[in-house]
Amino acid sequence: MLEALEASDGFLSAQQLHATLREQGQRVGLATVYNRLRILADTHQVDVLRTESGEALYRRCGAQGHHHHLRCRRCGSVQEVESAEVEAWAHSLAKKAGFSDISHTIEITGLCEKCHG
Amino acid sequence: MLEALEASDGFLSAQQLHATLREQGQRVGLATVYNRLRILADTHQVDVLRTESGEALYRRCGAQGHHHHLRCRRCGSVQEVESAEVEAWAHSLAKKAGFSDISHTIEITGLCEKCHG
DNA sequence: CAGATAATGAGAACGGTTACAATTTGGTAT
DNA sequence: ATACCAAATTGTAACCGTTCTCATTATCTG
Repeated sequence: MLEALEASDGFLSAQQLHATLREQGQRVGLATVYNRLRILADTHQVDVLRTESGEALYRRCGAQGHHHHLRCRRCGSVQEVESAEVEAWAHSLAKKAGFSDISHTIEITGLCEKCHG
Repeated sequence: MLEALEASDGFLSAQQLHATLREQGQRVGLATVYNRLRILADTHQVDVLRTESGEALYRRCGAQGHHHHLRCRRCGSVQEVESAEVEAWAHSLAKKAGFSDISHTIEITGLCEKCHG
């Protein structure tokens, strides 16, 4: 299952992943896909993000640590993104406001070169 | 309805808002709340974000332009946040990657001073 | 091989959201 | 006032992604 996620260059929904596995001939139930994805997400082996419509998308990321994504709204292709400055900014800002247990998410979206037009 | 949203200092779900309006004695249908919220969101009169569980939360923001939020995971209280540097970073990064029609979201979450402990 | 344990998966249930059709509301012309 | 029309509103049913249930199947262990 992780292989199928890695094979895809973008984020997949649980149902897309299920369909993909089925097409490959694997007899796997949708419930199992959801269960395993949840475990993988809980253990930070895959990244999760939410579509505008509320759907959950999953991806096996190359980068191990904390990072963010630049994603094409049309084709779904994804690049990983990092910036120590921005990390520091987010953290110090929250700290100044008295927050603890700080985390953050950053999503940059747009139309990639291929999809533009 | 906008008043009810403004009265709340944090984000409200559509259903919470509906309940609030009902408690105030207004006879309003859930469908209407959803409809009007959608219109308000489409016209950028309210901000929308998605819970981890996929639920949509709405807020009438003080700041008019583009901005982000620092939010307490426990009590839901929200502060508005801006940073020209981060805006520029996100935009130039996407542009360098060949992206157009660029947008981004940043959410910083944690436990606020009151809720910490 | 037997028995216990965990993983699996088809289908039901669930919760937030949207679509639909009927009703109400508000305005305008008669 | 009254009749008429268009837009807004509303309860309910449908929808869709996700989670739960629990019978079945696979995997360990001795």
